[in-house]
Amino acid sequence: MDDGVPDIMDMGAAPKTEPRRGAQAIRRALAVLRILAAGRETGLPLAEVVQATGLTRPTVHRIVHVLIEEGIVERHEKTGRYAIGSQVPELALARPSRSPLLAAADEILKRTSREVGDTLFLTVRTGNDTLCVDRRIGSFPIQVLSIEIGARRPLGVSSAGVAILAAMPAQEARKIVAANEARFVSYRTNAATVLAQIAAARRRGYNLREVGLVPGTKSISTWIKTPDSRPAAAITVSAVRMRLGPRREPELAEILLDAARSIEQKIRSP
Amino acid sequence: MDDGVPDIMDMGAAPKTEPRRGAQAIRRALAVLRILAAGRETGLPLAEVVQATGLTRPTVHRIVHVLIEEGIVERHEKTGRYAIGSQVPELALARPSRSPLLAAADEILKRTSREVGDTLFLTVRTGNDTLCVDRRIGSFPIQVLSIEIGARRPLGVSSAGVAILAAMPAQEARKIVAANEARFVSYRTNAATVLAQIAAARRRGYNLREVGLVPGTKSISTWIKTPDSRPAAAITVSAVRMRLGPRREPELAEILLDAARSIEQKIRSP
DNA sequence: CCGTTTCTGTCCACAATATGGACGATGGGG
DNA sequence: CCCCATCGTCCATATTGTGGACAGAAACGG
Repeated sequence: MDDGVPDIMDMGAAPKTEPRRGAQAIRRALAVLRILAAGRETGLPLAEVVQATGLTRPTVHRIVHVLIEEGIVERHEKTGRYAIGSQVPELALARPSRSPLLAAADEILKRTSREVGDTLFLTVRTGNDTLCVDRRIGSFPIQVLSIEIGARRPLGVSSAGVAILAAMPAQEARKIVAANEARFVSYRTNAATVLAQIAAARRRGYNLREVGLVPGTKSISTWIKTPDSRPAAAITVSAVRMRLGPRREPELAEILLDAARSIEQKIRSP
Repeated sequence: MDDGVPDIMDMGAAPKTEPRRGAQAIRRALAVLRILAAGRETGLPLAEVVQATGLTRPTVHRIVHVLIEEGIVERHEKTGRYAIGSQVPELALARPSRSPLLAAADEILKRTSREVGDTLFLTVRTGNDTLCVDRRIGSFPIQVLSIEIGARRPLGVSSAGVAILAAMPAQEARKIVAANEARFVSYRTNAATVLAQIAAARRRGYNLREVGLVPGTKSISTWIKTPDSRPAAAITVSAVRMRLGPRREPELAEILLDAARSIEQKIRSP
């Protein structure tokens, strides 16, 4: 009845069986929560949630305030911004601490980090978002620390997001990009640009971003697939431009591709 | 407009302003989630969720399956039990890692643990539940490890839960006990018993449990209050019966009371 | 100081949505 | 094979959520 995905690694809502309908209110509440999660500790103003979810303001308002009463969302006294509440980590305690992916990646990331000397990021897909779940700082004295663990952005915005999209069937990727279109505006990009980047990454075998969030930086991302060959994560290296010249770029890409393959391996045989 | 609680420490839904109504579906979904959280990794069968929430089976079924589609709940392939899904910890990453309470308690727990030699638990209140958030193993060779971090039970069931209830206004405690009544049956207790224990703890100044979850063990719990003097947590020591004889019991209680006071202090002045 | 803009919060008539009683399916045990 | 326990589904009903329109509050700026 249900889909029978092996599901060794976890990922967002399985996009296989979607047809069940109803429960609109609950779905909307979750959509709001996921948007709020992108706001981290500082949170987001109501209007931004409205814009990102595409819901009407009264609806978002009602949802957010119910969630506050339930302790799932908090409102910052001063700023009036809404953010994920303290009860969410409490619910999360019900699960074992480290996911299989994180466990598998730990050793390999450490090794790779020593090898490259620049900052590495491990980013997973969760629903239509990317989520940074691990970061390793390298030995080179200039490090790009733009992203923190927990950072959450729409798939397609970050280098890792493009890589993950490039690794999935074109049609599925297009669907996700379309779904995220409303949220792209806050990140000063749009669907067409993202689709072009995806195509380029697919051709190249990895994603190369010439201009990172911080000007003067570049990054490379490779994707990691689950045993059923669905992309679930990406490894990214970020460095100042001078560290990613035409000679070093393909070298680094090769190292990241190796690391990705090793992690894929390790997930198959625990 | 909103309640103006200082809220240095976090706790469950603030029981001050409850009147807002509506959003039944969302509230019910959250109730289901909280029950599922008590099931930890192994999860719970549907029937148990029905029993604990007091909702009808079709309703719980629908809610649970929507949450599965959304990745918030998982269903274990073999057992068919429902459990908190992988997306919950992902949402939790949006928050800073350690709560003020945990930070304040860390040092003091370490010291106290060395002093007593038996297992210590730090348990918070979250809504109508208790949640074990820290555990320190002592040096004595026999340790009671009945409870793990993340364990979640209705307020009133555990020693810590009784302590927390004893520290709040009698009327509020009664209300919570009543709300949890349906869930007590699974833990082989009932409202009358719990209320008696609360009264005894209130008289004594701390809670003493003669028979713990594991036969042959005893435990003592003291409560921790927030600056606005609402109970938010409890410290518990659990030990085999011989370690908690009539001489040592009051000594230990005094040590725990000290520790609780120290933590309260530290929260006030960070 | 007082328009003006941009937020957030509230109301309420309407209908889409969630609800739960009843029935059906599944599967393990005796 | 039948029984009992558990899970899943249907569908008529009215309860619940919805969003357009309005109102208040705070930031802006001339």
